[in-house]
Amino acid sequence: MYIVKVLVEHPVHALDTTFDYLSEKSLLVGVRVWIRFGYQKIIGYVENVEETHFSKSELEQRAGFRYQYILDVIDEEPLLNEELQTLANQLSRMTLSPRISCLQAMLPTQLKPSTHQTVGIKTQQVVHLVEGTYAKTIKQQECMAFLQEHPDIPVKDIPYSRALLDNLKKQGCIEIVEKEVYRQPFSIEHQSKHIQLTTQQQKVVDGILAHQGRVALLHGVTGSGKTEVYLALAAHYIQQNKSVMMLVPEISLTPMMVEVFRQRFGNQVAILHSRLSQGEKYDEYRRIKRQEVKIVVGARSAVFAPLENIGIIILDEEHDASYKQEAKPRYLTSQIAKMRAKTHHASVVLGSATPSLESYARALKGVYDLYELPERINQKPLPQVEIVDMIQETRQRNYSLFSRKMKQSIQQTIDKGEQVILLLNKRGYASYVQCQDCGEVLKCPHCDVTLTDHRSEHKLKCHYCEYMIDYPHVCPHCGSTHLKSVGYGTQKIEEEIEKIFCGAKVIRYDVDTTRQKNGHLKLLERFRNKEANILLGTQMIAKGLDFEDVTFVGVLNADLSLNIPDFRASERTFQLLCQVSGRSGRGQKQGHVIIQTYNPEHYAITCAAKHDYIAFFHQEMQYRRKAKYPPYCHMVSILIQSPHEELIHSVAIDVKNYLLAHSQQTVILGPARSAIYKMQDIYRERILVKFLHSQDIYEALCVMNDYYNKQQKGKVRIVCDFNPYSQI
DNA sequence: AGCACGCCGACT
DNA sequence: GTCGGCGTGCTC
Repeated sequence: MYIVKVLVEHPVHALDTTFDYLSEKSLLVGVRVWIRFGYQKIIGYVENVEETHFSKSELEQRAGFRYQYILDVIDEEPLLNEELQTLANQLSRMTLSPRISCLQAMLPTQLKPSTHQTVGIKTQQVVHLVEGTYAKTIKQQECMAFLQEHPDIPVKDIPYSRALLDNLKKQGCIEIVEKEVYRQPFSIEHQSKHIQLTTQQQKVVDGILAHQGRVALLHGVTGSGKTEVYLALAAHYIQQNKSVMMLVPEISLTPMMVEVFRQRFGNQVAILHSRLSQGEKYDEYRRIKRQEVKIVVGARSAVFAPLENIGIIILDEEHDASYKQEAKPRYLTSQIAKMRAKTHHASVVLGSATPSLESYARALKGVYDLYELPERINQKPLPQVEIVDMIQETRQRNYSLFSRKMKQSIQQTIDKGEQVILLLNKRGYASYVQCQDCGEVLKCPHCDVTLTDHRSEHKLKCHYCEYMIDYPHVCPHCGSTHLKSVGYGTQKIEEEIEKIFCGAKVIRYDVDTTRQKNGHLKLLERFRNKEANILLGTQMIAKGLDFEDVTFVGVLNADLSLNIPDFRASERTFQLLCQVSGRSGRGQKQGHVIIQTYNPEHYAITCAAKHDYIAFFHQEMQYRRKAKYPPYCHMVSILIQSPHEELIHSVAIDVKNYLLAHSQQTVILGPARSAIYKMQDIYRERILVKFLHSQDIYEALCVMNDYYNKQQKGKVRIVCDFNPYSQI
């Protein structure tokens, strides 16, 4: 008899303990099992197995509760190897998340310890030849010869009749077997052409290879050929029979990297990202697990890929916010990458044109090795950037969204037959509905946000919960019929642009138009085919797009991201502007950029216009030092949530007082109402803690987390977020 | 989480 | 009388 300690599938803090079950036979740690849990039949994850010589009733007497037996074992093999099991536990501790939620985050949907499974292994019939047998007829011999030349061909693809095959099978010449197939998410055209590196690139590669086990920060301007460096590094480790992890942000928006690695390394590459179907993800995961691939290219969660013998982990665009997971467990991918690299004695490469302040500061301090690629690979100059002061425009009575310069440049570009990319920062484009008589703005009854006008569906929607209503005919407050949509929607601008500019054809690229599967790729393809000459979009267009004929990029409002109350606002703005500028002039022709702003003197904008990362870095570091923000300290955000408004503030103060009394050398800000105070009928306040050493605050946070999330369940809950990236 | 139990007000 | 709202407690 064995006592099996099991984690249940519900990722809540209250259930973050193991439950004991009995099993007649021994089990491996890390397999999934079916169990009875109260009144439900659910999946559990085995965390420990211990043999016992006591009987069930003896055990029950000692324990004081009734045991249940394991109902069924799901996996033959543990899902995670020892390294990843240990990592799951560390992850749980460092993010204060339930262990099961860590396991779920690390595994593809199909293998998660959770009851909803849909896709499984896909098989197809293939023919195997039997040795030492002879075909009777000419037709049969022909067929056998064909099969010999095409081993493992699926039955349905054989150009001979079913009857012929049946006869061959009866004679024992062939046998038909079920073979697992992998869904092939991309077509492979393997071409392993040798890449010629520039001297500078070669220097970087040599340097990184010479310092195995270190973290390298690769700072290279857009177009400096970081990708070639990654490929060369990958090729080196593959040759050494080690595996390679290539991480990219939001892979679906940057299909380029996938393509490049596929082309270079063929089916040695597995792709993991959110836009794959569940079945495809599952297949790719199994290929990695069985060590059929040497390289994994993927987004954030791919950092948990079950690769063995890792030689190098590369994070491209390391500053990108999508490397931070904003759900439990709230981890930062680079941190996990460094942990895995340590166990594998692997190197880490962080690459970016605009490194995060934290990383660059660490590089200057010598914690990371710094490599620079300051020049574009073909010596092409960076695009020319102009700043337009919108205050001046308003003074001269131009109230349009477009400055005169912007209008002129767009028109000129169109006239030359070239293409334009226009960036409209996200927050500006949501439009809300207001009553023209009483001023009432329609809001979500469950969240502190205005409802957004989705004109095409004649609905108003809340972006934070499921709430949706038909477009109202009358104002719910005064009954007036004068309701009006306010704010610039991308749709509205789209219409306006086609009116203002002659010959303008716009493709709108935002969450609404790219929602369907491969919607974004279709739109980009249309743009590439010149079906439109203006691509209008939100920040999504800033990343990785490469269109030869785009010679002009316009930023309609650079300030929106600057005015967000977040200490990273300047950094984000700078990164966004640099990125979007880089979309201009990628082909032969010189690129041109105009940035419209109400803060033309702001260093985030002036430095971006000059493509001067170093100047921006030093200015921003001064601000961070004065205001004591990372990298001069670490931060943790504590969100206090409760459906009871009367409770929340006093509890938040209690939390703060406890932290004040039980931590050293910390600065505690708040509690303050969160940017969206009520969300889905839950009130939210936030405390920010700045600290230097995590041991000064960690214990106290554990206590608070346990108390509110386990003991005091229901009334008030808290969420701790180390390295917070969003303040919503 | 998901379910039962138990305690209160409303209503055929 | 009893139907059903939700607050509380438990699951090996």
